[in-house]
Amino acid sequence: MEQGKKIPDIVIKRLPIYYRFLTNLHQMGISRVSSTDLGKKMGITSSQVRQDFFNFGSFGLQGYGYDVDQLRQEIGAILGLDIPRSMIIIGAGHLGQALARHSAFEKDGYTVVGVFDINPHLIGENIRDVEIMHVNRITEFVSQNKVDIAVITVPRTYAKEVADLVIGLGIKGIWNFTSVKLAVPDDVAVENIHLSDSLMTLGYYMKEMHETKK
Amino acid sequence: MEQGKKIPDIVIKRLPIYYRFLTNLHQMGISRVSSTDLGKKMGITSSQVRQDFFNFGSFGLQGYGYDVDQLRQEIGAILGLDIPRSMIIIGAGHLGQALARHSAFEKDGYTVVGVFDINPHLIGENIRDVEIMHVNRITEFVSQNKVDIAVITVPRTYAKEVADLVIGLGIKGIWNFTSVKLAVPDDVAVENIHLSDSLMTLGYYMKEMHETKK
DNA sequence: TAGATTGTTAATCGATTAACAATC
DNA sequence: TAGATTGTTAATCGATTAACAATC
Repeated sequence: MEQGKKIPDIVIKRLPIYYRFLTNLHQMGISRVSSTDLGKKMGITSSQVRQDFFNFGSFGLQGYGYDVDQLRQEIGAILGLDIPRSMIIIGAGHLGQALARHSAFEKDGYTVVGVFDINPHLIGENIRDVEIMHVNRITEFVSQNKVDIAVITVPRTYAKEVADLVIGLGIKGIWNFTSVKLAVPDDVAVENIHLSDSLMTLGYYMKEMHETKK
Repeated sequence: MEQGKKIPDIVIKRLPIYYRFLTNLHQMGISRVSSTDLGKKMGITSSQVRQDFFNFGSFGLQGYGYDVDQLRQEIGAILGLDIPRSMIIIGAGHLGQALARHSAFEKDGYTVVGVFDINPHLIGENIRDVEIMHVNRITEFVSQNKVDIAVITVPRTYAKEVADLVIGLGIKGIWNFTSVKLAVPDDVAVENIHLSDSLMTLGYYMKEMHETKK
């Protein structure tokens, strides 16, 4: 165990992947796995698997490997999946609505508790149990409800404004779907989903493959 | 210029970010930028900016910096944005529909030309100009239309099946929104959007900040 | 010309891989 | 016990940063 040292971002990014593969194994009824097997499934070396876990402690048994369910729970705990998180979605456009309807996040402890927009046609509509409210009610809502995460799915021109608003209300987590780089204080975490970036990367590799092909 | 050498994935991932920031500068009417300024905006060092570009050639002018518009176009060309790409979306659930309606991809040259599902309630409906068709018409559609990219937004249980289908039809690019790791031949490019992974990462950093705070 | 900033090589830093003693 | 596989240190590899000559 190496406590105190800052764990590299790249290791953190792999934790959900481990969690995902362990969940699969668990669902397949497999109860035991070695770093070699897990690495093979994930396309990384067994060394990397063990080195990654080593950052957090020791979860295995020499000569045996890892108990799938136990390891899964350990990683879940590191990720904080045991802490329930409530989210508000700001921007009830197509993407915002799709996320609000995407029930899969709930099994990891993330629940949508509010959806906000400025479009009068949308306000009052319901998405699953949640009513779409006007953005000018966010302050009131956050003061009356526990809100951990703000999901920002507004057009890019409003992104900064919305981020500043929710930061001002004390929200410490932002899931940013706009292409804007948000400047946030040290105690606010931001995760970005840059759809266009991902698509452009795909385009690059397609072009590359085509050119490499003789 | 370093031709022949394989350019690191991490550099490729930064190209769309450069492109995005250069587009911003361009829209703000700024015509010239130095590696220092661009790096500061993006939160990286000027060395990294120059080193990244060095992989592809030389786009600047000593003592001056870079012409924003020219550099933007160069990077766009490296990314292949000048090549129009057509996409089909498989899985017209909330996420699939949201992506089909997300017109922003078009300005980068990516157009949705077909949407497929198996739900009879959806088939025949229109999303922008595109009709939702039954999945069993994909083969026919792909034989009659140029399709570059398959966007997979089906439930995870169908992911492999759909991927194999489109690969069999000769599609060389997959934009995968399922949490399944797809096994594809060498000449097929895959880009993943793992929403849950991103959310879990956010959760980790929120927890981390909370604990670090004294 | 003098000042600025690139392109490019070299140095440093950090992440991945290898190796192996510990031990189940 | 013998075999397997971890935890952990050391070696290697690759990416980032620093430095500076070239040159606009």
